[in-house]
Amino acid sequence: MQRSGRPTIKDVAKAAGVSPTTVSHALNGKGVVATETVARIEQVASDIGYRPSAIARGLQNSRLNLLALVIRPFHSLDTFLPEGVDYFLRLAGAASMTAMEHGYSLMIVDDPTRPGVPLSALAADAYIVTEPFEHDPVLTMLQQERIPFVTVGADPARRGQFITLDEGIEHQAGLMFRHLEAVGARRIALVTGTDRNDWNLSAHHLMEEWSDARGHAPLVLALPEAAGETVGDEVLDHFFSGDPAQHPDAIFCLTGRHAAGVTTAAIKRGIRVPEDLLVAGGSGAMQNRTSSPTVTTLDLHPEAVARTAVEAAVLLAEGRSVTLPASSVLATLNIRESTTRE
Amino acid sequence: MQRSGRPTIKDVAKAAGVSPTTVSHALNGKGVVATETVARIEQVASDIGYRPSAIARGLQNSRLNLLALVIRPFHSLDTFLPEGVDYFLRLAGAASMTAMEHGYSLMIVDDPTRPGVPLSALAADAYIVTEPFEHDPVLTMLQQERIPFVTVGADPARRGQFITLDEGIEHQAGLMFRHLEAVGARRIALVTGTDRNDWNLSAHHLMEEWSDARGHAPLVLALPEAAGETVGDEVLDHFFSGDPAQHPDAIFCLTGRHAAGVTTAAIKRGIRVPEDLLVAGGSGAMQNRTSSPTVTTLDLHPEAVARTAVEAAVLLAEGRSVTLPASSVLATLNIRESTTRE
DNA sequence: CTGAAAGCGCTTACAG
DNA sequence: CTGAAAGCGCTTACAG
Repeated sequence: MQRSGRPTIKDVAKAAGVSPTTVSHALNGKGVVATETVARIEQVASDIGYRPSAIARGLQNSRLNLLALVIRPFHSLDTFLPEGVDYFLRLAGAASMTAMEHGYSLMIVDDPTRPGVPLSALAADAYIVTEPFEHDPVLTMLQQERIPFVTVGADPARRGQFITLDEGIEHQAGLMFRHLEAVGARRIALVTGTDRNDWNLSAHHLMEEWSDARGHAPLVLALPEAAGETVGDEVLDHFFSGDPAQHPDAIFCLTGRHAAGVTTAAIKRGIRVPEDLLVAGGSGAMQNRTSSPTVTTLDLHPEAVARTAVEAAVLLAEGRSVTLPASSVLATLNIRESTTRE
Repeated sequence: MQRSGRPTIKDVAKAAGVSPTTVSHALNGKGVVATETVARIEQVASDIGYRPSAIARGLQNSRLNLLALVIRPFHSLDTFLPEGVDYFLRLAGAASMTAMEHGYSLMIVDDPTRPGVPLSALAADAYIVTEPFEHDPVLTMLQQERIPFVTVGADPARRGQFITLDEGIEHQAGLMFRHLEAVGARRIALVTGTDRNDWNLSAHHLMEEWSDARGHAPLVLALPEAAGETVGDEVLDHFFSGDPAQHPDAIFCLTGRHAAGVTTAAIKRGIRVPEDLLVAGGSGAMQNRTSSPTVTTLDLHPEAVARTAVEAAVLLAEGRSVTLPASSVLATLNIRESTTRE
């Protein structure tokens, strides 16, 4: 009923005095159609405002030219898009643009395994799932349904089983560890989030190796991502109680907002940053650029990640195979005041 | 070919020993089907992993349960999602969640009037267009194609012609003008963006009325949104040259990043904020919360705007009529250091 | 070079 | 209560 006024291919055929088949051929450049017939059909089509139905066309090959982006961490963040958490938003925006460039639209989909999700949420040609959890049910479902997908960050429990854009957390965190050591850190503490994703788990793992190699116990604390800046005191209480010989001289928080909170709390306690304590953040939050002192973070280049992931998803959607290089997008350091001593 | 393995309604019918019609009836609760037949069909369907095709279903009523969000200002911002510009991102995220709650997915679509856009970008059941430009071609096209849409902010040249969520810019800007006056401003200058949308144009208009009423010439400057913080010096040069009697004692920048730039530039020149000059921002950017001094901004409540807009779009998608109240979402003030004197 | 026919996976009158 | 038939708007062999 709805929009029933829209002209169909039949209307074009009638107006041009040809068959629907010929219209289809002409408009899609398939088959062989007389040049002037093509011209006439195109004229008529544009005159009556014909536009092919994406749905009808999609029914043929069950493809809609639609990609879906599933941002898993949204489920642990109390608000869908917490203020100042740039990473996922830059990712979503860039993904949407890249998709368009390739002739695809992009939907942002909440957890598609929830009962009662709209059918459309499962109608995408391919999915991009960022930071899946351990044994992520979304991946399991996608696999079962034979819907192609790319993962950004591995499912920690099923490493190597899916097509994954692995940002190389070892590289990323290692970059920061080395930087901290270079500016004088002897004992680095790590604050991760509590989501069981590759980012948190692998960084934790790397910290253990790092500490082992240096002959001391790893200093690690996991705190909810959603707590944001409020974790400052808890972090300091945790690391600065007990044996002073075990106190860290650098704290690396994977979550930018945690780093912001730690910096503020430290200063309030008279711990100078960076003189007494180095502080750094993982995925940078906006706060880290404007706080006083500004806080060193990693730049994970979400735009580049998005581009790579979307391009892989497009290939999958078109039934082609994809192999992603080990680390396609290398993180870089944004060195700021919180780790600059001189 | 693709995904050809997916079971169809025929497979269910065959396996359950009934006709496709009956399967359809049973699964959709239409018609009259024996209770036990329904049970059997449901069992079989879940056994073989049947899931109805959104596309095939969409072909019936040309509805996909898909909404599209068009964020117009993206075209004037140099990067798709400039850092710290929270407003549109919060809007997009909230819209996506609200859509899901109503059984819809949401795609983020770039300009759908560009040649060569994916067909899918035009396959949405209804559109939400935020901050349309004057004579916006997107609205013209949507109207021509008879695709239902809601506008967030009016098309300044076609006010009242479309279904619009009018946030009441008069109210919003007025709120800030009154606040500035209450804390001592005698002469308020306004910095708008250069996009010809309702937000910029109406605020300008309001400023003229406001100045008229007070018997002096309006101080207004329009600068590109995309310039961000870099506009600081230009703004100060502009307003603080010439007759000192005409210098403003408050500057209200509609764009939060402009306000951030003005604050920094003022302090660098030895103009104290807020003592000598009050500064405020329109749509708050993250920077304004963490800068020193922190900057007073409006909170436009994008989440609430998104909710209202999506709910209206859903009604339109379902062929129902909608009337939006004049101002559904009222802005509030976030008063911070830049306008706090005592 | 052009078109009749079948089919994509569903739904919806309608007949039994 | 159940199912055969037509149709949604297109595309794609295939025949002429």
